[in-house]
Amino acid sequence: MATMRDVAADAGVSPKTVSRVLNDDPHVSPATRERVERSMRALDYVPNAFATTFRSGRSPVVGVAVPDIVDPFFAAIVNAVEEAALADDLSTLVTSLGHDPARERPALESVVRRQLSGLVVAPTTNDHRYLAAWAARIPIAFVDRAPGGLVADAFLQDDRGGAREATAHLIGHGHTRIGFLGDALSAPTIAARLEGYRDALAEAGLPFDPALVALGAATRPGAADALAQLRAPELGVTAVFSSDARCTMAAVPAITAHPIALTAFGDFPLADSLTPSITVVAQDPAALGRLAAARLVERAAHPGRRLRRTTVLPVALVERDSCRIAPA
Amino acid sequence: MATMRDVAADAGVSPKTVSRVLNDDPHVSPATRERVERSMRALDYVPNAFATTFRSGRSPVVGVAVPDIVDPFFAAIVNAVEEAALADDLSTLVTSLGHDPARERPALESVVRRQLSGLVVAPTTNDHRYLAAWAARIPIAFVDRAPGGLVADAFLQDDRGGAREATAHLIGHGHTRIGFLGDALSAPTIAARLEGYRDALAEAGLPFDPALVALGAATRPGAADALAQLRAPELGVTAVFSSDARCTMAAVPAITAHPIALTAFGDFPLADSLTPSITVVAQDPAALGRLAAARLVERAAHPGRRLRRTTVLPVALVERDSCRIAPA
DNA sequence: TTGTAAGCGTTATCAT
DNA sequence: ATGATAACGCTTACAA
Repeated sequence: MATMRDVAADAGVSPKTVSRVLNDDPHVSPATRERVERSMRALDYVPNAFATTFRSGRSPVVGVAVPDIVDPFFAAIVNAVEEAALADDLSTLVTSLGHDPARERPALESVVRRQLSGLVVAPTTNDHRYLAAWAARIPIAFVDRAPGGLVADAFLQDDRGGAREATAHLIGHGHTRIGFLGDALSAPTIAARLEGYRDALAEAGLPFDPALVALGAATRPGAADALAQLRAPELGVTAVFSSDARCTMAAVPAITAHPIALTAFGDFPLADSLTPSITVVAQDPAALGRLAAARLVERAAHPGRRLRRTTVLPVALVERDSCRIAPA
Repeated sequence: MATMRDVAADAGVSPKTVSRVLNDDPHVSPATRERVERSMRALDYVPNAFATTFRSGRSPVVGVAVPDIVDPFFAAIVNAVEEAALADDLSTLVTSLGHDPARERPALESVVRRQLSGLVVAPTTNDHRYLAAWAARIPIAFVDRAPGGLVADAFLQDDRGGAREATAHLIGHGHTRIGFLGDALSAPTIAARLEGYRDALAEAGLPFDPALVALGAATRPGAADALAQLRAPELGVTAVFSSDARCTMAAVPAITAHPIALTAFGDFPLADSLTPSITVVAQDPAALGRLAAARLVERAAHPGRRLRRTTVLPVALVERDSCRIAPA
């Protein structure tokens, strides 16, 4: 592998001149430039990205960490980040955090150790103080969930408002006993959506009944159990608000087998083609990723600039059939 | 940011000793080790990954390039590669190639330039001679599709056999006029599946009718058009074999609206919950990714070793409802 | 067991 | 316009 020295020797110039040619420094005579370029071609010279990176102390790579890349919501975020990064000649280092909060810290620390140009993270924990030291050195943008104990850019969706709207929509269809389906309230997004659900009930003058909150629905068996629990006749539940696309997808077999009025937070592929098709509050994961990546680039370019740290994207109710199932 | 020198100074030893402690070199007295470790902690020392990487000339990163990370099939591959890489302390650099073959070469070259430890690629083109120079330096493993014009490890599925089986299954249900739904035959996987489809017809003594091959079905409108074309009464088509999960998903609205007997290559989320549920030939993308990543590691460890270059994984027919729709 | 010196390939600084 | 030199942080070879 030819190095800059080899090229310099071949062209009869100093390495620095080769470097200048490489970096389009105007202070090179056309003749010299020509000669150097010829040597580069002759020797099949490719600059060693490591050396450059090493010298500059930062690699042209943005990290993106999400709980689960197979989840279409997070895949869309990753995809958007990658596309945006590409436009700035940055590669994308992807890390799956898994759904176990304990894995987040080691995973992120090992990523951030690579001194990348920035990091987009959809976190699984609520405490990010351990990132403070890193956040001082590289831009970190949170998506989907806000950082905990750390001031950083965050791009979120209107969890509470969306949940309120989805729940109110069911109330508008005449339901008064509405179940809440979710995974775990430890996730701030889910907690916020529970608040929105309660908001809608309160606005309609309906009582909040903790017995109607069914959790652990992130897997098919879990969702089936949770739904079965909500269907207990003595609860009188006639409709369900699913707080999370992962839970909704897990609940699909149970829903299609025994339909019940449903609205759900988060759209997902084929939600419109199920029987019944699922009414959802649609988020925009691509926008989340795009904005976060753009912010990293902006922070890198203008370190001092003051920018609104938190951006909340609106969500949109997409009305399909599942909300129209009449109270039994 | 503290460097090795700082730690050395603080501990009153030479940088080399710090290096030894870091690398678990046994030739360090416990007392010295102890002192160095204390200094490392005190100074919050984190080794500079660049310097290490630079010195060793290879970064602990595997690249993985797929057409589209939002496609659950490729997401599963990426996920499997990442998991396998993690086990070997490797990070994962993800690149989406897009479905435009022209983008493959520049995208892969820019990835491979980063001198990573290996590359897993699900290619979009059929000619990979441009990778020959790189393949000589780092292990490259192809998944889903074989390399063209290049000898490299490949992990594939039984496209032809799977398509044969899916088509034969429809024939077994009494269909004799079976449409072939696909995107483009330029993809070797799809071409192989067309062969399998023809194999099944031939085995059953049925003629192959090119009019029953409907392409361009990778998008919803495209799939709807292709299906409409196949439904033309004069063709007498009573069943369809969809050659690709992306096309099948795109065709879902048209299928659920007007059911027709169907088997499809490639499982996808919720295929079992649609009405009708879709009978598929299931691939194992996670196995593809896992095997490919393992192969990279193995190649790195044993450069000379002779290994079977091509591995073809079996596929499995998952019988659901869509194949049972009777000929009209 | 520990240290010294040199160098990985590039670029910044300061000369010329 | 071009070059000499040093430096980035670490590791390898060789000493001590």
